Amino acid sequence: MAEGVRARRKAERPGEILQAAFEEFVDRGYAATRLEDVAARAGVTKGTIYFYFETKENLFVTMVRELSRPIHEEMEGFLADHNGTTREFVRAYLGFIYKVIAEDAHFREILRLLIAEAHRFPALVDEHDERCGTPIMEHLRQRLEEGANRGEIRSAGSLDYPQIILGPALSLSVIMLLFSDRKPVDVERYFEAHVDLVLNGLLPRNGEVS
Amino acid sequence: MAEGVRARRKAERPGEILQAAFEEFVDRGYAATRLEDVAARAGVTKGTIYFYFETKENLFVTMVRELSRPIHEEMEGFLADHNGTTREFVRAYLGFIYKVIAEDAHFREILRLLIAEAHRFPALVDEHDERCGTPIMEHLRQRLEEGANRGEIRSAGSLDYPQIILGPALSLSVIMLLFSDRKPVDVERYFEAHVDLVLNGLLPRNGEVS
DNA sequence: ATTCATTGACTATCGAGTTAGTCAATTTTG
DNA sequence: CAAAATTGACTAACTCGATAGTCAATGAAT
Repeated sequence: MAEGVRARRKAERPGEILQAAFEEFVDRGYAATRLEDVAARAGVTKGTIYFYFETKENLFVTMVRELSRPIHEEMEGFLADHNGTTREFVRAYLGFIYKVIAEDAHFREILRLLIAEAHRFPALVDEHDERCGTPIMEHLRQRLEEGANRGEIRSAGSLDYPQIILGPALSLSVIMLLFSDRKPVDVERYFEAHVDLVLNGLLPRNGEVS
Repeated sequence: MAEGVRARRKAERPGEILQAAFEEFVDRGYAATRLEDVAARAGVTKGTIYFYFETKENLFVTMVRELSRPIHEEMEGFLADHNGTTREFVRAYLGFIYKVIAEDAHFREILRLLIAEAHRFPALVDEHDERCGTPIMEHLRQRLEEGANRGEIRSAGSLDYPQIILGPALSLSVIMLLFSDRKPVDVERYFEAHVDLVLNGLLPRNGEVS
């Protein structure tokens, strides 16, 4: 029977260890993290980690993969759902992104780890990009292209680089990573300012009174 | 006499060690960097490092401080020099930023180290911000405010958050940090698309033919 | 002769990975 | 059903290579 105490423990342990590993890796970085501390945080001993994971590298890679999965799924879900004018779409999309950035420390911290360890784990960066980055960018690009074809937005050069449109949101992530809570940002205002810039630009619109 | 071989060596050693430290820290991150390797790269032995620097932490902090100084000075110099309409200023300023990002690996790699080690060295992040980040942002903000007062640009919310305007450039830095040369970007086109977005936005301009 | 930048051998510690052993949960047997 | 046998998640104590930091000795420059 798979209903025993053993089966349940075996099913839950890896996740518990992964969560503990996430917290330690985020605090200390890959190299400075001690597997003993991960074990202590998960309420086991170091040997148990090696029962479930081959090596420290393997633990790290698996952790990034598993903990970024829900974020990835949430994003794809949003893109699949949303309709409306391009203008509405851009606003809703950025709003969604800001919700993730501001509320989900996982997203930010995974980003930190990928940036910090990009040299040591290039394959992990690429894998993450192929699974999350590229498809989402491509999806956004397509939506914008359609909007341009319908004449709802200009066919600007930034349509080829969705990163440009999302850039200010990434900026906020980096600020939050650098300063934690030492430099609080009014995310709501920042978000509105971002949407306004992306839609209207800095130059005065015709007939607009500044 | 200050013209002896000793004096020259003593004057140059710290810089040589700092440069070697930069390269090793960038490749391996703070914790994984071995002082023996730094020494070897600088052409000395480990003891010599301890003759000039108290500890590994001290070496790291000094390195970030010293190697970010020229970037900082270059930026301040640019801001002090430049005049012209706000529109021209924005273009020139972004152009300058992109030159730094694209050509100066120091800038990007310092950013990587600050993000990676923000938890371990919060004071270093704050110091760096006070010396480089805040003044430059404030300077940019003022220029834009003046432009808005003169009616050259809209008084948009993003004027209060210059990070929003620079965000896409930071985006490019992060992309370059993550992918090194595995995902080359056409910086010239990216730059033009960025300037266009910031000035014109996505929505069609009155009387414009898409 | 003296100074002092530099060396390199040293210590002390740390931490990844290993392994023999434990004991509760399960399965088998009488 | 109860006792015995087996399993397997988990532990504790280990190895061993590595590395931050120290310091007495060196030898070139003055």
